[in-house]
Amino acid sequence: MKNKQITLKDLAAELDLHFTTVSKALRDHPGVSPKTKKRVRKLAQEMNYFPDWNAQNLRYQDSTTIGVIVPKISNYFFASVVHGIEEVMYESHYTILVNQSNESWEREKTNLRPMLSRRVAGLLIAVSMETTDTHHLKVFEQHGIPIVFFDRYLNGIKASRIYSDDVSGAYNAVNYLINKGYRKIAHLAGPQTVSVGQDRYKGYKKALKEHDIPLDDDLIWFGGFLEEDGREGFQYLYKNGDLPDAIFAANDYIAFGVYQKAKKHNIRIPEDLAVMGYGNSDVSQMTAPPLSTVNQQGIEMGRRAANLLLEAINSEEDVFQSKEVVLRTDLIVREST
Amino acid sequence: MKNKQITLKDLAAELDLHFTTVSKALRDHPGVSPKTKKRVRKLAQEMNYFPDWNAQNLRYQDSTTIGVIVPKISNYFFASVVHGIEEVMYESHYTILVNQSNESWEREKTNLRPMLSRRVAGLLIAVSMETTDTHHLKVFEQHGIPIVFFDRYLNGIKASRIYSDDVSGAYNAVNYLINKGYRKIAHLAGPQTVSVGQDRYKGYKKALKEHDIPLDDDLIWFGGFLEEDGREGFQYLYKNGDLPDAIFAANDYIAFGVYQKAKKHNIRIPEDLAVMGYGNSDVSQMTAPPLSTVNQQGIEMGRRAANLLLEAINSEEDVFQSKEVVLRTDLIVREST
DNA sequence: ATGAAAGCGCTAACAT
DNA sequence: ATGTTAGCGCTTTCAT
Repeated sequence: MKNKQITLKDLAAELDLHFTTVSKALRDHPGVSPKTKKRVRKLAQEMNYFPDWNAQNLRYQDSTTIGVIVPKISNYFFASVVHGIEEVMYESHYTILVNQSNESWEREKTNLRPMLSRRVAGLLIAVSMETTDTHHLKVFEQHGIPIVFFDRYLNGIKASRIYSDDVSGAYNAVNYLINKGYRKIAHLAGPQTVSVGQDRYKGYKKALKEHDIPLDDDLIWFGGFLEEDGREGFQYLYKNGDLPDAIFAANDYIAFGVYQKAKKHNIRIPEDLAVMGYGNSDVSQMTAPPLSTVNQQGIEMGRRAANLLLEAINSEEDVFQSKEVVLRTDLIVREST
Repeated sequence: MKNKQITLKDLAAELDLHFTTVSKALRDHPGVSPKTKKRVRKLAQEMNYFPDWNAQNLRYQDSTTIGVIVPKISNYFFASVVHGIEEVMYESHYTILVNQSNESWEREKTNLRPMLSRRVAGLLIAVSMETTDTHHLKVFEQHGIPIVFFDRYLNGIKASRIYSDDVSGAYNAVNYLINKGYRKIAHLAGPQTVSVGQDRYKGYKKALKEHDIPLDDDLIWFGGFLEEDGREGFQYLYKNGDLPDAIFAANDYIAFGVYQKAKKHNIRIPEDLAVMGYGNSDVSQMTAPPLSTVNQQGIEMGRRAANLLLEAINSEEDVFQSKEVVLRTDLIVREST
């Protein structure tokens, strides 16, 4: 399909003016007569003229585009974060490029290319599960393009980061279980390659330790963040002989997988088995029984991540002062525990 | 923060070459010696050179950016569609700009501006609830930029569209209820300004009519698409005196609102009240009881919408042949009916 | 008040 | 094999 764009010259030809005069008129330059300005603006409106941002950017050398990379946009939490990001960036007249890494390092890396080429002013990224180092992100540092990590972060690069206090979130969750009388508490842990996986595991261990409950490796299962991981994890614990009193799942999806299997095996929640999730996905209050979980503020995280990035972009300093924001989590007790 | 970009000239200076030679070397032009090519590529790698896409685009006059507008990205269905879009566009080396309209016409309109300025090659849009005409979209037609409507569509503009067959989806759902013996079936309808709201209402009416069940206006409530609409709708029916046998909600979120209220009033689902949702959100299988609903293929819709757009973009025709794709829906019977 | 010229980074046609 | 020139659309500085 042919794409015919309207340029300053088109307007100028129509009005018998030089195109630079048209440019000035449109940007309300002093040295243009009010009458001309009016004529120009009228025609621009009529012909639906929009300045070519590519050309403008080429001139100005300043970008109003920012890149966003999430593992998976259809994940409720990440969708919420993007929601928050979009909101703030919209207000600030930035446009966002969105890509998914699909939890693949390869793809994450590939996604950076068009962003770099488009000269994004900054990058907001929740790294993939496979990403363990910051090698591919060094380019940004080198080119002076600020990065903000959200949810999951990496060390080894100067970048702001925002994440939930998952250690204490997990700690509170497990602590609650212990205080409720559960003793044999299993953990279906997320991947230990990402900070959130590690931190939730840490919180779990911390709570047990504080109550002098010995760590039992048989009660810990490492997997991914999906429902099927929950099903597998359950299966692992189930085959192990006797089920635990309670399961602390590294996220809600895992917990839902446990729900499915429990139902199949006629195990009642919470009577036979308590289940604690993590994330407070919009689903969690609707489940049978409603899932106890830890609330993470997705939209809020997005908003604040966006603001962190804007701060960095607008910073006058040559060496960017990276910040760290830790969001509080809230334990949400429902009927599964 | 200062953003220092590396250009062809930087490379050229370093190598004592003319910058055009560097350009040729990088794009593997025949008339450059292999040795030079090697030197150039090596340095480009080292200095992390990325061609400025703004400049390239200015030259080529062809864009590889497409715009996507959804009402709300944190809505599961729309997030899924975006997921599908991103997948296809990634394969085709397109980059996507994502914006939310927040169901506001004003904001939808405002979002178009940067997209137009960035010379997007096409637009994928699910219009806001407030959007009733295509006035603001005419610019695209005028500039030869193809549009594809997904989920919700508008008439009055030449554009491809893809949506679920909601009339028959709703029809099947209500038909099922009737065959199950329910007779007093209420409908918590979505906004009648959007096609999906209309079509689901149509399907409802059609099913009743076919079974000679008279339409009872007291059983129909018009609201939005949110949980709170479900709560309000329930309240309306509840106050109306006697509850219906069944409720057909225009989407799952509305159904969840009904769940909440029903629980509060100790009304059992489905014994006292059957509930049918729409959308098969990831939540719906987890609820208590699992929600009967109509499956819409979000990711698939995104994929196909993206392909429709690519087709239009790559079409040789001057006048674009718009297409219409209707996606089949599937009734998913769970335990709420 | 308006126009001309230069230049942003890049590519392609045309010299050398 | 390498360099020169022009031009994509735009803005800004400097003439007229």
